[in-house]
Amino acid sequence: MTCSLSSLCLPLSLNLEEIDKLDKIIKRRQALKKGDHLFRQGDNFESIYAVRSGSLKSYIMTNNGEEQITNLHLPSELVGLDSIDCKSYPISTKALETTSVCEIPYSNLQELYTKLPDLRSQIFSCMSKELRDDKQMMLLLSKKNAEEKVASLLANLSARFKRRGYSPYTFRLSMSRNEIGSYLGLAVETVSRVFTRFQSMDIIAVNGKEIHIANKNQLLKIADLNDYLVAIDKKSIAS
Amino acid sequence: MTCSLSSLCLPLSLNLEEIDKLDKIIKRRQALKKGDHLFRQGDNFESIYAVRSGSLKSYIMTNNGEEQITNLHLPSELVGLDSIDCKSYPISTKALETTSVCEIPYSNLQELYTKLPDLRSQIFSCMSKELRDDKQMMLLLSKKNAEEKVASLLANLSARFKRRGYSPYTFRLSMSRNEIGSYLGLAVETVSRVFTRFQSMDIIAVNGKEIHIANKNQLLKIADLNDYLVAIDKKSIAS
DNA sequence: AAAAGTAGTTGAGCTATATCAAGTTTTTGA
DNA sequence: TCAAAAACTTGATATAGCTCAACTACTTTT
Repeated sequence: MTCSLSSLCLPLSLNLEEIDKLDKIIKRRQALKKGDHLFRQGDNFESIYAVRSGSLKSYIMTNNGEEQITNLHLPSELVGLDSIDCKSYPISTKALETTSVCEIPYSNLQELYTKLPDLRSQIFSCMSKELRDDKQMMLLLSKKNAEEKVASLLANLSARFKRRGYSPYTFRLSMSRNEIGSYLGLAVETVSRVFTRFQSMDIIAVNGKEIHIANKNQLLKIADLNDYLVAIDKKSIAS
Repeated sequence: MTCSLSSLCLPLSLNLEEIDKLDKIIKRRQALKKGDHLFRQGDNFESIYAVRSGSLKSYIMTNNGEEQITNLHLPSELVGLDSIDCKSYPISTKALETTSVCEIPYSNLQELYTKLPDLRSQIFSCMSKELRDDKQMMLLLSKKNAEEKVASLLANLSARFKRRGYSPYTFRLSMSRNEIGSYLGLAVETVSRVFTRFQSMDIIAVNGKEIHIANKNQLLKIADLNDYLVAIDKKSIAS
């Protein structure tokens, strides 16, 4: 019944008693089906979540009904850190496929911060990392062209899959072309065209949502507009 | 010699003894001149900072030498929250004008978290807010056009000045047109043209870096692509 | 106070990507 | 398993904003 958060999402050095304290507050939620909301903008904020399996997108709706995806959440990642001082969630989060999550009621988590300083540090660390990722996303959105954006996304996904023990070369996109466009600030058609172009350049092989990275170096070269974060990705997916 | 952080940057309900504990770890840094770095990407991370007066920009450099501004820091705001689990700063931060800051050595701050849970919550809250601001920035960068971007920036600055007791209608931009472009993902020329257009529409009056907002409603209307954050701004600068 | 540099503005033309349109493939669900 | 809908692809065209260029107005230096 434990979520094994301690090893997967929050790699902590806790003793058994401490792990037990943490596990006690964690609830297992029923699996979400594709399209189900984990929460909607405006819902009362009570909990943060850790993704166990599947994937989620967080998004804001603009007045004219367009959706801006702000996060793609994969297993072991935390959802809702941007809400912890709000009465209600400022964004919506929905499942991209069948997805299971652990629910961590935030008031309970908060009570543990004093007793478990390592846990507290870990949450600080997750938030700080999300801030860094956001800055990279801003760079991507404002300075990269369509090819660089798509290459960056694929390199980033590859690194994240690798970190969790999956192949960095072959994986399945849980986002539609439309959602990729929304995430990267591109029209669907442009995403589609870049995929076609990358295929004809033998950089990737695409079959619907299945992606195979055929030429990692070339992909990284295209993605590589800035030194810092891509350097991390490079290490992560280096053969 | 105190930074009065307790009232300005971190509105806490601490008793005198607690305030004293916090003040003890805070160092006053010598004022930075325009263009001075507070820290550079790669410098050892030791401290976060609170802006006392003036303003700073945080930025990433791309491989081809372009700079992406990721934050504009005004007085009472914290700098460096995206670095707290890093050995070295992942970005650079430099003064846009003569600027004074308080230095808060992070290891000392961390030691206070257990004794002062309110302080800890306050830092969590600042990070969470920065995450929300980042998501709004992503929306701006990927969905807004040039006019909406500039209007959003002006509305946002207006709200931030108002919150600190300054006029929400007349203020001075500390960023150059070039920096505004870098921040908003626009070319300098486009920023300049939008300023000219807004002037001819009598929405603002511009004199170099001095801005006067002449038609707040119109400005908000143009900025207003999404409900959530602009709603906050609206309240803040509503006459 | 002149000179030299830097920042800002304005215009003209170009280009990357959006938009529109039409077709194809995949998914869904009755 | 077939029909309808949704997702994806490809082509043609439009356009917002970029780039290049020239000019003007500040700032800084000496």
